[in-house]
Parts: sequence; C-alpha cells; structure tokens
Amino acid sequence: MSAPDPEQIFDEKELASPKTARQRERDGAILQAATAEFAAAGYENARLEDIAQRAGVAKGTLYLYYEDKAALFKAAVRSLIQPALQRLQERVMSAEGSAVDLLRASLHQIYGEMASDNARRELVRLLIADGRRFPDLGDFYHDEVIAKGTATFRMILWRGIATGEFRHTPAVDFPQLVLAPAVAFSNWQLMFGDRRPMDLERYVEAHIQFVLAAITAPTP
Amino acid sequence: MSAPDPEQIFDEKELASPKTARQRERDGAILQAATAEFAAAGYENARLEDIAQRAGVAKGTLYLYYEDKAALFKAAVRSLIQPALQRLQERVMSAEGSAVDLLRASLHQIYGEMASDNARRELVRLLIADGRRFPDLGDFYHDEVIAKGTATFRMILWRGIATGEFRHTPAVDFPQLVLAPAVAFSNWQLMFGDRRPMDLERYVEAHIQFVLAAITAPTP
DNA sequence: TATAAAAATGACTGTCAAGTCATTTAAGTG
DNA sequence: CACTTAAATGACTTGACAGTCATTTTTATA
Repeated sequence: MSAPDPEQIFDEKELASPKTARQRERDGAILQAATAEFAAAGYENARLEDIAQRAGVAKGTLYLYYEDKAALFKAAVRSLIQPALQRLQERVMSAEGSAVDLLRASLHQIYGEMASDNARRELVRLLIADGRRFPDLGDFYHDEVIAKGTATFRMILWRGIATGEFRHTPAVDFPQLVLAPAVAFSNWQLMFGDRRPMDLERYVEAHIQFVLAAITAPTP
Repeated sequence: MSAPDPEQIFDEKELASPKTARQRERDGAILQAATAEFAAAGYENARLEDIAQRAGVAKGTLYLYYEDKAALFKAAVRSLIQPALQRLQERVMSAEGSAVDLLRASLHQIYGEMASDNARRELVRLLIADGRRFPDLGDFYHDEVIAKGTATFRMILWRGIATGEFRHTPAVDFPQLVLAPAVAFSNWQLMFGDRRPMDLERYVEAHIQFVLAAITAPTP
C-alpha cells in the first residue's frame, strides 16, 4: 500500500480515505456536476453554487470533498482525461487487418469520439483556456493522452512499414502529422462551432486520402 | 461617407469621431495595453485598472473611449486579427519561383510569425477560451484570416497543378490539410508551452516533407 | 489672460461569488 | 432507543473588481 496510487498523483487532500457508499456516491455526483459546469462555462465563470445544486448538495459540502475550487477543477478535468484513450489502444492492440485499414478505422474512431461526447470535446478548450493556471493538468494530459496516442500511431506506422504498405516517412518521427487534421478540426469546432459548419464526412475522407498519399508505398 | 467603415463593423460606440492628436495617441496606448493584458491573463482575469495603469491613464478614462470591458476586449482582439494575414498574401501574389518553393516559403513564414509575436500567438487562445462569449470575434477571425488564408493556399495548389508539380488531391478542397500541422503545433504550444518542448526545426521540415509527399506529382 | 467647455481623474458604490462556521441533521453504537 | 460522533447545511463574511460621478485639470476661445 506504499506504492503511489495513480488516483493520488494530484495534490488535493481529499476526504480522509475510508469512504462509505453514500460518500462515494456523492463524490461521483459532485465530480459529474463539476465536469458539466466547467465544460459549459470555463473555470472562471463556473459557480460553485451551481455545481452544488446540480449535484444535489449544499455549497459547504463541496468543501468536505475538495480543498477549494481549483482542486475540484483539477479533479474534474482529470476524470475526463483518464478514459480518453483506452478504446483506441484496445483496438490497435487487437488489430488483425492491414495497416491501412487499421489507420482508417483509428482515424474514424477519433472523429467519432469527438462528435459524441460534449464534455470530452470541451476538455481541450479547458486545457487551452486555463492551461497557464493549471500546468500540471496539461502535463498530465500530455503524458496520459498525447504521448500514448502518438506512440500508438507510431506503432501503426511501423506495422505498415513492416508489411510493405507504408514507406518510411517523417511521420514515423512525428505521428502528430497524421493526426494534425483532426486537431485542426477540433479547433475549428471550438472557435466557430456551428456558425461556420464544415462537411465532416468529406473532410474525414479527404484527411485519410491525404495521409495515405503521403505515406503509402508505391505499388509496382 | 455613408458606406460602412470597416473599422466600424463592431458595435462599440466609441468616442464621437473628431479626435485630437492626443486622443488618438491615448486610444492607441489603451488598445496596446489592453492587448497585452488580455493576452497575458485572458478576458476574465484581466483587470481594467491594470490596463489603465499600463496605458498611463486613469480607470475612468477607459470608459471615455470604450463602452465597457467587453467592448475593449473586442477592439483589442480585432486589432490583433487585422494584420495577421497581409504579409503572407503579399508574398503569394508576387511569387515567381516554383509552386514547391512557394509552399515551402509560405509554411516557413507561418511558423516564423508564430515564434515572433507573443500577443499574436495568444490570439488563438483568446478566441478558443472566450469564443463562446464573443462569437462575432470568432466569425470575424474566420472571415478575415481563415477564409482568406485557405483561399491563398488553394491558389498555391492550383498553381502547382497548372505547372505539373502537384497532383489534384483532396487538399484542393480542404487546404486546411496542408496547414493542419501548424495548427497542431500552435495547440501544442498553448497547452504545454515549454514544459514539453518540441524540436521545431525538425518538425517544420517533417511537415513540409509530409505535405509534399502527399501532393507532388510523380516524376517519370 | 479670463472664462467656458471638454477631458481626465480616482475615491466610491454595488454586485457577485468564494470560502467559513455555528447550527442542524443523519449515521453509528452499546 | 439513548447517546455520541460525523456529515451536511446555508446564512454570513470577505475580497475583488466593474462601472460611476463629483471634482480637478487641461484645452480651446474670446
């Protein structure tokens, strides 16, 4: 029990450990409420009273579970970061088809997740908007999502090179290049929302064609 | 004098027009101070008193020039948006060399501008962080920078297709694909700053290689 | 230079939300 | 069930900052 619990990486001193069922339940409700409110309003504009109300709890109760607003924010963002990557990694680990198919499927999955979960989509906004105030969140996101995601895509590329589907391109050193159009789309959404809509179907297909053109080996 | 002055697109009712030299000077100082403070702290955390002090002016004076904090913010952001694109467009208009060289030079220029100007670099952060509260700024940025930048790169692509340097790829429909790695780098900087540094030299070269591999026509 | 008009100032007010704590309510225990 | 201990509450305190306005300073004009 002396190894550092990954849940304890951050320095909020939460409620002393032995939690009853009720406490766990409330903690969950608070986190969920906080996630929703922070994602909707950003750090500064989110009101603790609203979070409390949404969680079905009094404002003072929040302070039994979290040191202060900043600690609650960190916990909320962290809870969004943790599960962000798992399904992608699982898919790649258990992949069977060609590297091209795997790449296609992985990119489609990324766009799919972007479209589905609201709070998850706002995560990047929070990290950019309030990243200067909470650098450890950014670092955590980097190490847990970006670094692992990059490594995962590098694996796909290596696999394709091994099978002769791909050439050895700079994308092996910077898999970010393969993912960049998805990042750009995410930014587009954050900045323009639906006021300047984009044909996502065609964009995704263009993205995949573009990447494949850059990295596939010529077929003789 | 009845055509809408482009300076008046936004709805702040600024000081009634006939400005003395001193007023223009102060207006400039205020805008510059506001730009710096907002870029450094974001909309919520920037304090009007700090802006006033930095501009060498009393707080009340701000209200002689701008309706309220929101109006000042809009004006400040707008002043960052306006000049963002010009040098790029000039370069492309007067280009003489091959399309490949033009593309290289344009991308290098974009990364160069990212590295040089602090406030300019923070512009995207502001647009993402506070974009929901000020959608018209996002729209303005889209129409003045993104749309024109996209069109500019599309021109480069067409030119290359005309000379036989480039193939006809999906990037013609979505020039964002060509720029995406720069956007991704911008996000990287905003989220991780210098805590997770990146070898920009190599990244830029990888970006260019990657893009060229995707769009250049095979040489027979 | 005297006088009127405009611009500038900064002490003040109102508002809003984070964080506290005396009191109330619920959970645990013999 | 009586009683102790812990959890929960929400009215209150505190600090911060946007926006105001009576007063002072500067500029323009006769």
